[in-house]
Amino acid sequence: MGRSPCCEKAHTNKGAWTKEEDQRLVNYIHSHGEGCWRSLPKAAGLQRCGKSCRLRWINYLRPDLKRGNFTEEEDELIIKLHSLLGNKWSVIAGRLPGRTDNEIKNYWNTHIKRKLISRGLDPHTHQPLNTAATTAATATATKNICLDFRNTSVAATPLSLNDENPTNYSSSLEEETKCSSSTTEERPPPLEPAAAPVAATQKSSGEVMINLELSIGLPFQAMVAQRRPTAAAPVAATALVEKAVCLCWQIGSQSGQQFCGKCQTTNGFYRCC
DNA sequence: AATAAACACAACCGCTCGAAT
DNA sequence: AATTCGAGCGGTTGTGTTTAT
Repeated sequence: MGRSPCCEKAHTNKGAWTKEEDQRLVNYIHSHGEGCWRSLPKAAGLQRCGKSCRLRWINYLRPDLKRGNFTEEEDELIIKLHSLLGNKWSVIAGRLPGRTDNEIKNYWNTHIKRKLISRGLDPHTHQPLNTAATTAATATATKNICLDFRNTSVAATPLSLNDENPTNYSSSLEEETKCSSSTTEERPPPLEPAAAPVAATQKSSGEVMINLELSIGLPFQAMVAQRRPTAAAPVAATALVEKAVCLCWQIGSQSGQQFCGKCQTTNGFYRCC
């Protein structure tokens, strides 16, 4: 029993969008907001797949998109974020107002990869090219086990390109993403970026500790939405969390404790300290 | 001027995840 | 608990444009 297709392929257009199709989509979303993408094409009079409509809107028609070339500052931010997050394009895009995941992904593949290679860096590991292979092999051989929930916590702190020092982005991210626990006795060294994804704990006895602590934060876009309601996200829906809520859960040796009891507040939200 | 190669990017595809039933 | 559905994500492909020969 398979899943039904997302749309009737026989009656849908493919390929480049026409101006008329764009206009229909924009008009529909302006008057109805972003809703059910599956039913949108029919309602808007478009012979397109809902997924296609969503992509077109998000990547091209959205009014808050920043068109034009990436700045040097954006380049460096993308590189820094990629070194910490890997190919999490949507998370990276969340840190770059007006840029889409697709745009950043394409830009990465066509420009930044080459830029890093020309700097003698491996675009995947961000390590010097001649040592990348060795480092990867070493990392594979380690006993450490990492259950890395960084994506959930990373989104908690909005970054602004207006910040004066781009390096703050990484230090802020590192601060937000490092696994924290009273059982954690070791941390990876700060910014050897390729090693950053490893955040496990190994006691001196050789015993491997698995940190199952989970820290949850609201995504950056959601926080932006609080300040800037849009047609797509009406005010009622964006008046998200007025009250600070502890989103920190711990599992394991401190079981039975729902809150870590050590939360600190950041930007109105509690986070695991 | 014609053609091939390289590049850039929009769009598609397949998959996963969470919510609803 | 199992199934279905809608949304979103990341990888890949297709196509138009630019550059080199």
